[in-house]
Amino acid sequence: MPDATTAAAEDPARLAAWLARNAVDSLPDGALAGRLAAARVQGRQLRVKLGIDPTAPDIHLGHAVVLRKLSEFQQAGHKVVLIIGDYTARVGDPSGRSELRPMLSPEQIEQNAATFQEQALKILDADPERLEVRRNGEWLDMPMADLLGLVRTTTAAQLLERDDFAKRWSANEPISLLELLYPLLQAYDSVAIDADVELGGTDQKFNLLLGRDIQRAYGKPEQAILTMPLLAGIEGQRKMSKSLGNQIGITDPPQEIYGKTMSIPDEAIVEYRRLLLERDDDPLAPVAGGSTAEASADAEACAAAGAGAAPTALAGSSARDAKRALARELVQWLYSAQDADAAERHFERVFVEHEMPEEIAEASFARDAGAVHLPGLMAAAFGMSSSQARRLIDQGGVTLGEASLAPGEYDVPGERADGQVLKVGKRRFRRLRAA
RNA sequence: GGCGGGGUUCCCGAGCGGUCAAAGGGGAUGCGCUGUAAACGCAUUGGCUCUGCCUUCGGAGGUUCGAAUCCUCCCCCCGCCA
Repeated sequence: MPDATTAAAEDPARLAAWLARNAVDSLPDGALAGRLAAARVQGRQLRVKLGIDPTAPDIHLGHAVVLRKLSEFQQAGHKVVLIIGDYTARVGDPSGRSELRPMLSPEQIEQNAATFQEQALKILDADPERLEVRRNGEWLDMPMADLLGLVRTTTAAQLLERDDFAKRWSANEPISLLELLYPLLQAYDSVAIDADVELGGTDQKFNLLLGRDIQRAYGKPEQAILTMPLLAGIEGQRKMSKSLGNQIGITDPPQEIYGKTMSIPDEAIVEYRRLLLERDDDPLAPVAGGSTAEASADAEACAAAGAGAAPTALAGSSARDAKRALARELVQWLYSAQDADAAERHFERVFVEHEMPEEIAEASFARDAGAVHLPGLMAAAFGMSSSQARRLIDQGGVTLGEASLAPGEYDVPGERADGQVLKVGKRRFRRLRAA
């Protein structure tokens, strides 16, 4: 991969093609190559912009897709300008959603901004030559006169063209002025930092393009834009997002990353590999020759059924392996090979062999109380309500030691509980200790 | 400003004086199956000191033995008119 960069760097058109290889849009046609060529002639770096609003405290793999792309620009010698949208976070971008975001407190935003920046450095090169981090509060906290100047560049009709606005408009759903303002503010960021290129997810296409219009209105060169596919969340349906609760955080513990990856639908494997690991091949596609040896019992059954059925069965057995390899590589990428090994061992042990994990957190109970009241303990240990805990027990989802608890078995004698492992559902464990 | 339609449990959405913690669907969770996949089946899905009690149906009052359901005022959303 690094070779591709160096080789392509000689030729702006090739470099542009390489940078855009897994993007959805590179607009306008030839703009990226043009910018790369100009930068080369002028002997300067391109300023490549990404704005992230710190509305949630953590960066997940969905962000990582775009961050990886940014780092490619860094590798090619250009400068990434990461904009922490501390000010736009107060507005809330409605992109792709149909309702207003809740307003965040300045303190919350500040805190999120700090962790965002820190986590982004897990993927980006922190070298000041290659990275500039800015807060858009620096320039968006502008006088009314300036805001009016910005607002006059654009008409309501232009803004209402944006897909999600258009939908809501025709469905008679409310659109806040604040939301309409958002694209303008984001666009102004491009003016403020003199962006040559701006990246974003496909849901950002409108905003990115508007950046060009606003730059033009301010007499600045227009940025090229690059949109990246949206990574699906772990349920494989909707885009990965913290508010949908379907995310894999880049600072999730290795076991979590491994486990969550194993729960994605098979269909998502290819996309995850492509966007996160730079693998363009499809591990599930039937390969000419070679892989037949791996197919064991299943393949025999299918051989009888005819050639047409074979790929399905092959996929059945190899999908699991492909997913394991993916999970492994993700952990290795974000942590280390050792952590990947450990995560895999843990997964093997807990979910395949149904053994206890090697390390289990403890939960203590009062020795002198006589009996342990499990609902209360579970509520404290796992952040659930004691009613939920009771339901889980009633449904046979809770195991103490070897035996699963019977419905209504909420209180257990201290001596039976002490030292035993309480297993709640498939993956929550606590070793009970009298104290 | 006027007229009309709305605000229900995580989401959508029924309910329109008691049998309502509130149909149905989605999502989520647990169990079975299994590859922590998909599909499928069953169950659960406000809280608690849990055979009962408490709190919920935009907010505050009121009528009633009894209200998500009726009345009054207020807040918010949508449409039409201005």
